[in-house]
Amino acid sequence: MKSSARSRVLDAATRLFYADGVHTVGVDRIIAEAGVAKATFYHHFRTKDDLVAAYLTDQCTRQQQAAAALAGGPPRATVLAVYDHIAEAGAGPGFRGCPFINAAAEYPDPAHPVRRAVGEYRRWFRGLMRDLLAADGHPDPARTADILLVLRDGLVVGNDLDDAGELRKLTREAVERVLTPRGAAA
Amino acid sequence: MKSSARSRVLDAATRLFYADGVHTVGVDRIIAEAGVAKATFYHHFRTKDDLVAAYLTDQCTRQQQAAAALAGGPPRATVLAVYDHIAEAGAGPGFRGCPFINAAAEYPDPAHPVRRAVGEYRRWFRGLMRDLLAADGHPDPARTADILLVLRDGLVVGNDLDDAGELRKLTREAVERVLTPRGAAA
DNA sequence: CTCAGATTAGACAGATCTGTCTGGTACGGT
DNA sequence: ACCGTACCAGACAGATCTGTCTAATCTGAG
Repeated sequence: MKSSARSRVLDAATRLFYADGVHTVGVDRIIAEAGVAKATFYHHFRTKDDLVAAYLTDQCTRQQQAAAALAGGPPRATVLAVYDHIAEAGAGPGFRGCPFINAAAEYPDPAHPVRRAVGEYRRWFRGLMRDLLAADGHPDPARTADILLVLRDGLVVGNDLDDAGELRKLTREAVERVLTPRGAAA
Repeated sequence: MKSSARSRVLDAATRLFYADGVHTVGVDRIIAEAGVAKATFYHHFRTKDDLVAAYLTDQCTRQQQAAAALAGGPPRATVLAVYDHIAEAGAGPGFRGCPFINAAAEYPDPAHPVRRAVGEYRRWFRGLMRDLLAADGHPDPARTADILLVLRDGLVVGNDLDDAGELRKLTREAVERVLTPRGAAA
């Protein structure tokens, strides 16, 4: 075990930050949940904000791994699988929206490391969609990828704030509408 | 002047909450900005959370007024005008996303008054879209209104986190794609 | 074995937070 | 003239926050 204390802290922080928000969760609560001394916490993370940024970059790599696990089939199927996954996760228990969007709501400064981590995730997702659409021969991959990101954001927000079960039923329809350029035949 | 102190507090709170988030803005800062004594603050608002809820319900009525100002023409034109307005506001200076989504990120409990205020806004917006689509003779108003709400959320989030100027260019296209049911001719 | 680094519990400083309270001033209706 | 209400300035209590520090213990590599 290279550094189990650090990962215990990151695990606890992930759980608490996602469930309750960043500013409402104090360092004391994190170290209590992680079973770690305060000095150990500040040994691994210079400040609390460093931990928040680490939390987000960790979430980013996890999402990337999840997306990689969904790939393998034809590109269009991968796109649909990603949004099926969003709909499923959004209806699951403990869903609290998007960790990046939620964190960004608490960090107004676009230059802050937390916001930079958010931007990194978004660039990755947009690029992934663009590449998949291009591989699928979509006539307008860049534009459509942008709209797909908009759709993703709306879905994760809606799955948190509205009835996720209802949203789940029309996710596929929404994706297909977005994938179809106006004036183009199906 | 019925109660100028109260509105000064609400104005200051609106500005600060929206720009910096709810939990980061303290009561002391609000009353300083509003030029109001602390006792006056607690005379008008029982707790800080009451003020947060008041902030959101106020935002809701303002959005309703803004929407009413956009109406008047044919229903479909009103829908498009609403999204044009979203794109414009999102590209304006000081845009920080959706006050409701941002506040919800800081209030996990769905039963909390703040979250209830958020839900009220969302029900209104969804109903407005549904009615407009129905009046326009859209074949699937309820479903499409749900997707329009998803689109709205994605747009306001994207206008905050990404390049709002770029998003503005494709907002109209996104709306039109969403308005077009799959398998239907334009 | 030895020694450096990781970890522990917890006190501590200094700031900030919400909400209460005191005490006094200004004003408007009756 | 009187009284209730709004408003003011600011102290205060009690909790909580981040980050530092002490001092001791555990552990693993050389």
